[in-house]
This record gives sequence, C-alpha cells and structure tokens, in this order.
Amino acid sequence: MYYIDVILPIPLKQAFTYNVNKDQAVFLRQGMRVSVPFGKTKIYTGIVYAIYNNKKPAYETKAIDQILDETPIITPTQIKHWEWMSSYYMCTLGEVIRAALPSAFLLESETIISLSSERTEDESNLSDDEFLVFEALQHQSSLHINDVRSILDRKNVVKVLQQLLQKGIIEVQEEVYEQYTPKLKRYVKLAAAYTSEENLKELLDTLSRAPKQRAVLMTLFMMSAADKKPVDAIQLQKKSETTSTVLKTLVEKGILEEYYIQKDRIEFTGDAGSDIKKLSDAQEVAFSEIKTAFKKHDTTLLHGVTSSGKTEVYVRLIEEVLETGKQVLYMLPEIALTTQLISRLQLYFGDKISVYHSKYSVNERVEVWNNVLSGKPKAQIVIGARSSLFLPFTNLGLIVVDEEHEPSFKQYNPSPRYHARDSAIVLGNLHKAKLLLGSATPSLESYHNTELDKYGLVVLKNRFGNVLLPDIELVDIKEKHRKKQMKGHFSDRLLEAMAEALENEEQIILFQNRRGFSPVVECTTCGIAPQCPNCDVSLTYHQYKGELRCHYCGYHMAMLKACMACGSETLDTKGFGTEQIETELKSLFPNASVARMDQDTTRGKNAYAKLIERLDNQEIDILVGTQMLAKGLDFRNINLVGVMNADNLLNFPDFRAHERSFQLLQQVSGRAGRTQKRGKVLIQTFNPYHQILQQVSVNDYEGMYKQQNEERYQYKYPPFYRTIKITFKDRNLQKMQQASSWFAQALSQQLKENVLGPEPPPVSRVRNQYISNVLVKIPKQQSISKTKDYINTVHRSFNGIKEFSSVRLTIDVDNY
DNA sequence: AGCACGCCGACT
DNA sequence: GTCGGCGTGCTC
Repeated sequence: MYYIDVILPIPLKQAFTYNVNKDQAVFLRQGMRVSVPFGKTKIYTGIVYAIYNNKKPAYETKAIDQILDETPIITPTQIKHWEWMSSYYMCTLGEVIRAALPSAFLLESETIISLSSERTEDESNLSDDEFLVFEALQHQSSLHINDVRSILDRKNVVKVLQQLLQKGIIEVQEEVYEQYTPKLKRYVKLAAAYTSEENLKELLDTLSRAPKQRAVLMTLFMMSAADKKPVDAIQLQKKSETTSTVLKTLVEKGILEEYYIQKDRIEFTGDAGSDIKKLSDAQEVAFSEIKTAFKKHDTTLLHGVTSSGKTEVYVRLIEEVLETGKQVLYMLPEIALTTQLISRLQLYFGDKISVYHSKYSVNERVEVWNNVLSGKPKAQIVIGARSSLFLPFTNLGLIVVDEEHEPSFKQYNPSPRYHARDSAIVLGNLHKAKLLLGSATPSLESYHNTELDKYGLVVLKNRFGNVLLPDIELVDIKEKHRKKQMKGHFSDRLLEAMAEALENEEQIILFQNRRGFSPVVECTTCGIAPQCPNCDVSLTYHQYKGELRCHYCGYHMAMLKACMACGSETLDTKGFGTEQIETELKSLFPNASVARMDQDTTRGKNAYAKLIERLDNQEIDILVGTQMLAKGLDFRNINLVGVMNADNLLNFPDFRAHERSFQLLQQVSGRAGRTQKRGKVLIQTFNPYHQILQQVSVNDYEGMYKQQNEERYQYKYPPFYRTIKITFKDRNLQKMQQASSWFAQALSQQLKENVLGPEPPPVSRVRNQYISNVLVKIPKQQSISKTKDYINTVHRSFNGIKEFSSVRLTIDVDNY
C-alpha cells in the first residue's frame, strides 16, 4: 500500500493521509492536485505534499478520488515560501493555499452566486434581505450559500435567492468540476477527401449551382495561399461575405472540416518595442546607484519624490534582468494598477508582460499561472497586486515593490494575514533575486532598515524635468470660522484659488477622506444620533438615496424626519463627506462641471476608467474624491489640489495615523502641477501648527521620519517592537470577555508586561458580534518564533476549554 | 471551515 | 406531533 499526504484548503493544521495504488504513487509528484473525499459528503481539491509507502498510519485511510494534473502545478520553491508564510503569519498551509491558487484550480462542490452579467432590473424594488445580498455582491464577485447565510443571519436563504434569480439580479453556478475552460477558436480546412486536384475539380463542378458555397471555397483557397496559417472560421465568413449557415452546410456536406485550437485569453496586440526613454542625469545616477547597492544588499529602497520618474528607472532595471533570461515580478497596490500604467509598460515590453490581479477572471488567472510556470516568454514580466507573489516562478531575477508604503499590501481578512512586501523579500531570498522597493514616502520600517544597513538606499530628490514640487499652503479654518470667512466647508482662500484656476481653464482636485454625505446625523435637541442595530457605530447619511447606512454591516433605513428619541425635528448633520462637497460645489460654482470619485461612483466595471477618460478630455473641471485620488492619476492640467480637512486623518486612532497622514497628503499633493507651472496645494485644517502638517508643507520626509521614529521608540511600537494582535469575537458579550481575559492572562504568565488588553476596538460590535483585542508586543531582543510558539501553546489549551468553543479567534502578525 | 448529529421551542 | 433553531465534535 502507498500513501500520500494531502494539504486541503481548509483552516486545519494537519495534512491528511490517503492511500493510492502503486501506479498512482509512481505517477504522483509533490505539487500535483488530487481530489479527495473528505468527511461524509464533501469532495475537495488538495495538494500532494508527500508520497511514501513505509509508514502505515494508525487510522483507516480513504482512497483518493482522482488525480487532477499531469505535472505539478506548484513548484518546490512555492511550497517552501508558503510554509514560511504559514509559520510566520500563524495560519495553516491550507489557508495559504486557498489564497494562493486561482479559484479555478480548486474544484467546488457547491453553489456559487454571482451578479447577473446582463442585469436590466434596477435594484429599487428589492426587499431588505435581497438588497443585502445584492450589496454584498458589489464588494465581492461571488458568494457561497453559506456567505449568504451569514449575511442574512439565518439559515433558510433559498427563498431570497430564488427571488433574486427571478428578478434577474443574480446567477448561480452549480458544482463545477474543473472550472478552467480553455478558450477554443474554430478553424476550417478542406476535408482530406478533396485535397487531390482531381477530386477538387470535381467538387467545384458539383458546386456550380451553389454559387455561395463555391465562393466560400474560393475565398478559403485565397486565404490559405496568402499566408500559410490556419483559416479562422469567423474570418472566412467575413471575407467571403457569407452567413454561418453556408459554412455549416459545407461542413455538414463533409467538404469542410472544423477543428479547434486552444487560445490564450489575454493577447497583447498593440505596438511594442518603443525605445526605452533616455534617462535624465538624475535617473541615470539613481540607476547605477541601485546596481551598486545590489552588490551589497539584496533589498534596496528607492526613495524618489512624486513624479521623479521612478518608473523609468524600474524599466531600465527590468530590461537588464530580462536580458539574463530571468523573470521579473512588479508588484503594485491594487488601486494603482490602472490601465494607464499597464499600457505604459506595454509600450516598452509589449507581449512579455502578463497582468495578474483580482479584476481578472478566474480563467485568465489560470492562464497567467500556467504561463509563468512553464516560463513562457509572454509571462516573463508579471505585473500584479499582492496576490501575484503566489505565482509559480521558476527563475525569478528581480522583484519591484512599487508604492512600498501602501497599507493595502497587508491583507487583513481572510487569513493568511500577510504583508506582500515582507513576503516578497522572503520570496526573493528563495530565488536569490534582487528586490527593489520604491516609494515617494517610504514606510518607517523600510527607511529604518536602510539606517540599519539592512537595505540599500537610493534617493531621487527632484521631479523629472526639474518640475518644481507644488507649493503647499496651510489654511487655518478655525480662524476662518471665527472671522466668518467660510462658505460651507470652503474657506475664502480656497474659493479664491479655485476661481482663479477655473478662470485659467485648469482642473481642480478636492480631497475629502470620507464618502457619503455626512457621517453622522445628530438631533440638536437631545444630542442622540441614530445607531446601527447590529454594530456599535452611528449610521451614515447618504443623500442620493435618502438613506442612513451602516458601513460595517450594510444595514440601511430611510432617512428620519424626526429624532427617534425625542421626536423633535431638529436633526442636523455633523461632519461631511464627498457627496456633501459635491452638492456645495454645485451652488458655489454652478457653471463648473463637477464629478465625484469614491467607492460609490466607481463601482461598475468601467466606471473608474470612464471617469479618468472624462478627466483626461477636460470634461471635468472639479473632481472631488477620497483617497482613491492619491494614486496613479497623472494629468497635465491639474494645478490646484485642495484638501478639505486634514484633521480627520490626523486624529485617526492608530499609532500610524501620523505617518499615514504624511504619506497621503504628500501623495495627494503630488497630483498638482506635473508640468512646468508650479502646482498649488491648499490644506484646510483646524490645527495648522501640527507637526505633521508643517512637515508636509515643506516636504520634510527626514524630519517626519526622525520625529515619528522617536515616538515609536518611546511608546514601544514598530519598527522597534513587533506586534501580534489577537482578536476575539462572540455574539455573547460575557463569553467573549471571559475568553479574551483568560487568553491575555495566560499569555502574560510568560510575556509579562508585553501583553496589552483585552481592549475593545473603536467599533466594538459588528454584525452583532462583540469584539475585543489582545496585543502582544515583542521587543527586539526577544525571539519572534519562540513568542509565536508560546502563543500557539496557549491557543491549544484555549481550544480545550468547552465554554469558549463558540468564541472566534483570529491572529494577526505585524498588524500594521 | 463545513457538515452531520442531536437535543429543545413555535407552528401545521 | 414536526420543522428548524444552534451547540458539539469530527474530518485521513
């Protein structure tokens, strides 16, 4: 008897052992997929981890269902990388696998719900439950039955789904086995029987009374004579100006033969091979400095101010690596992965680029995966979001992590809660590849690492073409309020600058880090704000639908006419969002065309691209938006950027709030004045003397770094201490509190004062679940892996306590 | 995680 | 009397 250990994509620590026969054992390799029965009913896809015949397990083994691959789809290097991830981020290998493999690789024996592709019905006549499902599908492309159960918080969801199906809102997919379907293209050729000249002549004679069919044949001959390539059925139909019926008849008569060739979905057809732009002197210096740095350090940080032309430097570096025949991974945060950037890179590298991120369909992702695995030239450069680091590289030479400081490189949910930048560094080591981190505002950790000489550092101080950095001015709106120089949320200073810009036919960007109309509705009589019944937050007012919504669970209700608590009609809005700015603008500048960019307006597939296009065509004068604005927008005609209120960024309750504010404000400012004319940035704030704002206004990254680093040291935060956050959730408040206290106590037996909490987060209840956090701080000299071992030990004993079995627990390593 | 098994309340 | 609620325990 032979046995294999299989890793299943579920959050269970162990591998599972199945028996196979000798033939299977000889055929199987580590990294192949098998489908296996699991539990009473389910069939799962698993990855073969080990094959052996000596040690018989103590329990009965089941036989596998079938082998799904001819050759491994996962490389040994990937397995090593994933093992590191699972131990470092304290999750199971199965969870890593689930995140890593394109879902088409994992067969599902379940119903999958997605939004209908041809949706005509509007969403207004949906019941509450139906709307919740609809809303959830806006955020993730597909749901399982169980997701729907948890969203609606009840078991019987069939009725709701049937309604939605009937209304044409959703579609369901049932039990797909192998989900990947190759795209096939239809070709035609002359049947073998007619290839001899005699037969052909005879054939043409018999067709003399069928001129249409004859014409098709003649066109076919012409086409195959012109270029010796196979003749595409659709092309033939077009060229011979005929219908599909005629073609079909010819096939049915046995004169033509149809055949299919597998085709790649992603095909780059534009012109490629544009010459790589000549680097400016500064870029050239940076380029050679990077190469020098790489001799000493595998990882180097490129700190270049906004629009200093970092991309061109990457391009040169990539070009050099390509010449050695190695693969390149270029990672970007999801939001920065715009068509603008991709097509720019395609100009240089053409069809050597593959793109990999969440907007791509499962089939497209499988194709990229296979191309990378087999080292195809068209996947020599992969540009992608954080999940692209799971691809089966065989020969990686360089990883570029652009916008290295972006928080979206860290995955929060679901597990594995990995940081793509840090995981990329490990991946690079495994491949002995070089790593370049790039940012205009590096994260404190990375900059700190350059100070410790762990990373190399290369600086690009000036903007490309010596364009000046924008002039940043702080506007004291406390003062302006006092002097009654505010119109709504606009200071006279901002209005003045806007009027001038409009006069000059320049475009304006306004930044407000909050969507919706106004976050809180409050009764001015009794001071009570409407709360979400499921979560511990106030509801947000959305004007366009006349609704109050919860951003955490999706709960919504009609806007109130009177206060629920005291009945008086003195409801007022507090705080403000993008929507309100938009409304105010319409009365302040009735002639300007205003657009809004936030999660609500960029929901559809092409909405974002359309907005960009309109902006590019100067159809928009003023663009109001959230942080989405900060990335990748590169337009010539924007000279004024207004930040409506910097304070809500600075007051965010997180130890990184100041660093993040600096980064975000710098990024937003970078949108202004990308041409010769110097850009202008106005930042409205109640607190113009805040250190961070002062540092932003004079572009003092170093100063910010020094000061923040000092604070981190003082308060024992990263990069000096590492942190691990353990979260407890339960519907029952008491149980949750008991469980988290027990855990914290158990931890502090050994970790002493470095265990903080349990402490409820700012939003302490979401979807009727009470939440509490325990934070473990790890001093530099303390072993990280030993600390984790200890946490695991405590976790195991915790799992043995029956009273706590309903409490959900998650562990987030490096929770920043 | 997912699922079955098993034991208690509001309905035909 | 049943349908369905979620607590409990197991999965090679």
